[in-house]
Amino acid sequence: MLYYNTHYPAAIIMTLNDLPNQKHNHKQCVSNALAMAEQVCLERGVQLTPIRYQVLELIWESHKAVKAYELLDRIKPLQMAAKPPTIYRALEFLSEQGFIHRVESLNAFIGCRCSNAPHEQLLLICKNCQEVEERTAPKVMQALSEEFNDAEFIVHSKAIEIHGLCSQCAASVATDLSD
Amino acid sequence: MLYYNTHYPAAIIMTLNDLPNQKHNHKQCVSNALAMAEQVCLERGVQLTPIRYQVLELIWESHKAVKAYELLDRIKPLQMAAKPPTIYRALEFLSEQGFIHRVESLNAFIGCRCSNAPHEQLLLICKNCQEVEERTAPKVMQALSEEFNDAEFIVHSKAIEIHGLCSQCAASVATDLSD
DNA sequence: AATTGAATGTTATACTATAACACTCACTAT
DNA sequence: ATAGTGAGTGTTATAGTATAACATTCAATT
Repeated sequence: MLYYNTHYPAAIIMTLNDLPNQKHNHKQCVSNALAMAEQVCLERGVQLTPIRYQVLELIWESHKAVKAYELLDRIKPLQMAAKPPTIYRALEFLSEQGFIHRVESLNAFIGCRCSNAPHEQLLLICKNCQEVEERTAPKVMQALSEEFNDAEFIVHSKAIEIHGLCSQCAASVATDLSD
Repeated sequence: MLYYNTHYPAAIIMTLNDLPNQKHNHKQCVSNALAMAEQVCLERGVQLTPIRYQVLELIWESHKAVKAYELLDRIKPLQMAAKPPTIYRALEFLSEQGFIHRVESLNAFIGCRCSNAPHEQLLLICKNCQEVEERTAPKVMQALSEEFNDAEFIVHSKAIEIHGLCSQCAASVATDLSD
C-alpha cells in the first residue's frame, strides 16, 4: 500500500512545517493541509468524500488534540445523520492516509503537519494549552533504530508522546506563580 | 514527593532486569517485584493493602499488558465486592508508586521491572504475543533531552511505545509464512 | 439489467473510566 | 474516653470511547 508521496514542492513542505514561528497564519496552514489531502487522494485513487473532508477540516480548526465525540457534535449541523461510526470511519480513513495522527495518551486526534512524506512523529503535548506539536526528531529516531539494530525487535509503528509545557505556557505559568 | 529509592542491592536490580535472558524464572521475577513493592511501601509510609497487593500480583501473572476489566474479573474470586473503582483505585496507587506502567496505546497495564530507581521507560509491545518489554534506552533518552535543550518545551512525562514483533515471534511468523 | 464494491445509514452494544456519596476503622488531639 | 480526622473501601450511577453487524445507496462495471 502506498501511503506517502514525496513530489510536493518544497514551498508547501516549508509552509507545513512552520508552526514554531511567531506569527502562525492558521488559515493558510489549514488550506494547505486540505489542499494537500485532496491532491494526495487524487493521486492515490482514494475518495476524500464530504464527510471525510469535513472531519479533516474540523480537526484542523486548531492545533489542539480533538476527541472523536467532539467531532461528532461539531459535524452534526453539517451531517444530520452523523453517529459515532460516521466519525470513527472518517478517522480511520484519514489516519490510514496519514492525514491525521491519533494521540494515544489522550484518546484524541491531530492533523498531521507533514503528511506528504513518510515520517515517524514525536508529539509534544502541552498540558496547559492542549496544543500538540509534531516533530520528526531525527536524532531520537536514529537513537531508536540503534536501539534495535540487532534484530531483537522488528518495529512496525511508534508512538512517542511527550507531555509538558510549551514555551509560551511555561512563560505564562512562571508569571502566574510570581503573582 | 519521593517516588523512588536507590538503596536496593545490586543483585535485585540485576534480577529485575533479566527479562531478555533465555530462561526466565517467572516465579522468581514476580516474587522479587512483590517483595520490592512491599519494601518500598514500608519505606515511603504508604499502604500496600490486600487489594493493592492482589492487583499487583495479578498484573505480574505474565509480561503481557493486562486490561482493567480483566483484572476486575480475576480479582472477584478474592474480593467479592470488587467493582470498577476497586481496580482503578488500585491501579492509580500502583502507578503513582511506580510499580506499574500504563500502556497508553493499549489502555492496559504492565508491571514495572525497575521500580526501584527513577527511570523513563520505553515499551516494546509485541503485536503477536502481546508481551511488553521495558527498556531504559539511555541513548534515546539522551537524544530526547538534546531535542529540548533550548527550553522550547518543558518535559513532565514521556510515553514511548514501539509496536512490532519480538524476536521469538518474528522467528515463528517467518516459519508460518514458509509453511 | 444485473452485479459489485465502496461509502454511508442505523441500531445496538461493548469497552474504558470516573463522579459522588456512604461506610469503616485506625489514629490522635483534646 | 471520645470526638474528629483521614485513608481506604463499598456502592450506585453515569460519562466517555469504540466497534459489531446489518441495511441502504449509488456509481462503476459487465
